[in-house]
Amino acid sequence: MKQDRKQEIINVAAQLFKQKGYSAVTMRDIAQAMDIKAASLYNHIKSKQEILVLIIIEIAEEFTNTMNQIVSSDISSVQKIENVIDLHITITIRNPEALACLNNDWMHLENTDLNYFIKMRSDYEQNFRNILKKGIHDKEILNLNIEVIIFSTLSTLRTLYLWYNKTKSLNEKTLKKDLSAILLKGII
Amino acid sequence: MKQDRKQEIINVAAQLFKQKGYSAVTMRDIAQAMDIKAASLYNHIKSKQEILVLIIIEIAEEFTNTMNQIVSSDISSVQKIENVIDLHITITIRNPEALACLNNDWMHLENTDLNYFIKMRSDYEQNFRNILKKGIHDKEILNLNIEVIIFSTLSTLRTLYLWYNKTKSLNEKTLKKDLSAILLKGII
DNA sequence: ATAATAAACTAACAAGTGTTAGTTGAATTG
DNA sequence: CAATTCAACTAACACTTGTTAGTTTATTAT
Repeated sequence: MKQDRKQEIINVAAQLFKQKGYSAVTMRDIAQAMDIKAASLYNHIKSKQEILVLIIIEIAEEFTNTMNQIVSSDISSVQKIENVIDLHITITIRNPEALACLNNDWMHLENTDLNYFIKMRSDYEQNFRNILKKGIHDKEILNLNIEVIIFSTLSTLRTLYLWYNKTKSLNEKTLKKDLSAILLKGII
Repeated sequence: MKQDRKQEIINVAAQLFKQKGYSAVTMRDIAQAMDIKAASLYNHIKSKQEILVLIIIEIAEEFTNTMNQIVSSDISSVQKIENVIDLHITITIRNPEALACLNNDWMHLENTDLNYFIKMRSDYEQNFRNILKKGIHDKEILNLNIEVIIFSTLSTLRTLYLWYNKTKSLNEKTLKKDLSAILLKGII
């Protein structure tokens, strides 16, 4: 099936992009990893750029959609934050390569794809900010500088792909519990 | 002075590397940003690779040296962690471009430089791990999964360069206080 | 069996890459 | 003033880049 081969290209590319970054990976690198010639890739994909778009945008939309569900759900602010933590862990474990790519190579998207991504990312952060604001207002969350909270929490969640292999001894459920505990209640 | 011009190249390059990554920045890009031709850069530097080495290794050594001082100082484990947080914030504020480069482009170092960097990084993490171990043993720190603590704390500190501009309203002292509080005591 | 399609191939392209050689004018030093 | 050094330049190199064109081979559908 044509679609299978295309997905295979995307998976191989994502793995290479994770290792060296989009710009340092050549079409010949991707081809070699699949034991074919670079030109053959073009039977399945339109361009190198298309590979990047397919890796990043799908994941970004999944974050966006799930965040929208969380925001509009009828639960406490702390529970919403726990759901956001869940979301990052789940997606990262399922596809760490795509996460690496999204984090490191989004700036190599072009034109409308780049704008679309940036819009999704800033909306995502705004939604998280609003959750925290309500949580602080309702005294569920400590009244600390809100940007520092967003920054410290999201950087941990966004770079989980770097660490997931090292903490693999933990299963997904334990990681969610322990990471939630640390992010919410600290370490002392 | 020759050294000034060399440093200027390094600074301009670091800024471009931060934006697009080492591989996506060409010698012509760097030259253009300085209003000279690419060939002229070679009056001052040996190669593109040398620029990368100079940006990364100096900062890495500063982290290594200061961490060694912290480890061997006669203070509590929590105070040591606070000093590590201080270290990251201080260096990031002084040179966010180099920090971005160190975080994103270290894998493009070559041969002995790459090995040297990897060694310093793993020693650094081991030192941090040992601080936490003693802290847990002395009941200063909660007995949580140690790898998750290392991961969540270091990812926040290492990606501070991404956020520093947005939290610029905060001065350095306040950032240190608030970030320490969040990392140590959580947000609820 | 024949025709059509899928997916690989070879060969080549135009543009861009890091880098070197040799040159030139300005600034500095004796 | 003469000699030297500095730091820019032009021109070019060998190689790599993403991509296209045209072809071949194996599989699938009629």
